[in-house]
Amino acid sequence: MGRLQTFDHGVVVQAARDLFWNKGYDAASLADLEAATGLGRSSLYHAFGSKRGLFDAAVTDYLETIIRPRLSGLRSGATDASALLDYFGSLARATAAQASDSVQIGCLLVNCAAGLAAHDDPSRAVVEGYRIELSAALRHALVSASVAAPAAAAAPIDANAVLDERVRTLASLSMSAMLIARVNRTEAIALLNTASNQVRVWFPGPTH
Amino acid sequence: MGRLQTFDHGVVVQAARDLFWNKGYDAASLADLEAATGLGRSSLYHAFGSKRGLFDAAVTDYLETIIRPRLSGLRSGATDASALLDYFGSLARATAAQASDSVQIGCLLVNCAAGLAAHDDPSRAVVEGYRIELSAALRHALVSASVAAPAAAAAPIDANAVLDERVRTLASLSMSAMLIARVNRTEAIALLNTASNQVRVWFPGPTH
DNA sequence: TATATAGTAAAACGATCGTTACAAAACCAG
DNA sequence: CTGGTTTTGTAACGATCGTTTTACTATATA
Repeated sequence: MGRLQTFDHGVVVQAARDLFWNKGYDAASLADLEAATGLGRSSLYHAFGSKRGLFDAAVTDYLETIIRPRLSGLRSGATDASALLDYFGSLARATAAQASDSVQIGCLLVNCAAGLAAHDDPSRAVVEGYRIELSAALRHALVSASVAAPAAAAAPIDANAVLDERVRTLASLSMSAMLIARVNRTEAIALLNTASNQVRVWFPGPTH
Repeated sequence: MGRLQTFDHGVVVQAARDLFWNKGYDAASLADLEAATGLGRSSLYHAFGSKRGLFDAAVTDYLETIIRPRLSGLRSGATDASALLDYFGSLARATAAQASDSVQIGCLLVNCAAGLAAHDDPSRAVVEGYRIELSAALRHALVSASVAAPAAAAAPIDANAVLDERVRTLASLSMSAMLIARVNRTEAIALLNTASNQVRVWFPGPTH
């Protein structure tokens, strides 16, 4: 054995994550990463191998720290529509609470992936994986809500097709809200509120 | 007077536009632009001043050549829901027709702006202007369709709020389809078809 | 304490970036 | 044909990029 690490691996990754989140992959230079993490190039390269390696660690941390906690409520939350309302409500509140100079605006994947996923297959796979995970979580919450409040009127002709449409609509509102969060924050919040309203239309009841 | 330009200004701008569309702003180097346009640095800088000047010209051309023609059908099209169905249908068909190696995948603004709009106010203004224009066009088409097919059942409690929600839903589906077009093209098409289906639900009738 | 191992610091690397300078070539007006 | 203006070709510029190298320091183990 030799000398021990003097820095906290997780803290460094999160500092880098916020920088990528804020500036994007290309615009975040190694000098910026040194300043943000407090580490020198040597330590960064020794610990992560490359700028891309650090970015990958940042993305992994983002998924585990930011995304999955948000989605967990959809998977294991209440069995009525409140899980969906909580999801969009907390997302809207988080977007509203961010200062305009916050480093965490929008979605790290949306901000960076649009640039990287164009010609980088690994990045594309990460973004697609996120989309699938989001859609699956929304779908789960939607079926839970449907079980709690069975079809309002006539039996749906093709319940599965309706479900697909609803999943896409909600996923679309989530993604586009993240996309324009850095351009027009109030509109991003309005999009998330639109999602909540749509849920209330689908599942009227005493929940709200 | 002196020597005349030997190249077609519009052709050069469109070649640059396709390159930016495909690779993004940062990743499109001047060497790439030389190759794509067939011009040397001298000519490019003489005609456009800088890389950014060429990009701005490309964005302007994109709005006038690609975006506005698409939106014009929403503003001056049929007075029923078919204008909306045409819009999403042609967008879906265009997305489906693109080869996976096409240089025109997704939306130039979505692909580039996510990177630039973060810390560049002019870019942010362009993106926000596009969003406003898209929303206005969708709103116009929605009110036209509503006039043609007056409220199906009971009078809407707040017709304006309903309209806002519908505009946001359709704009969201358009934008998110462009966002993930380079990640999963079939899902992008599915999002656009979801928009069409939603329109059909709102405006049932003999149009379809 | 000796030694091997691992973290840190500093500097320089080669490559690429957007931009500019300079001069030759091409053309219109007189 | 000539003067003046504009376009184009070539080359170099300075800056910045991510990466690598080299040397040095610190610490756990034996």
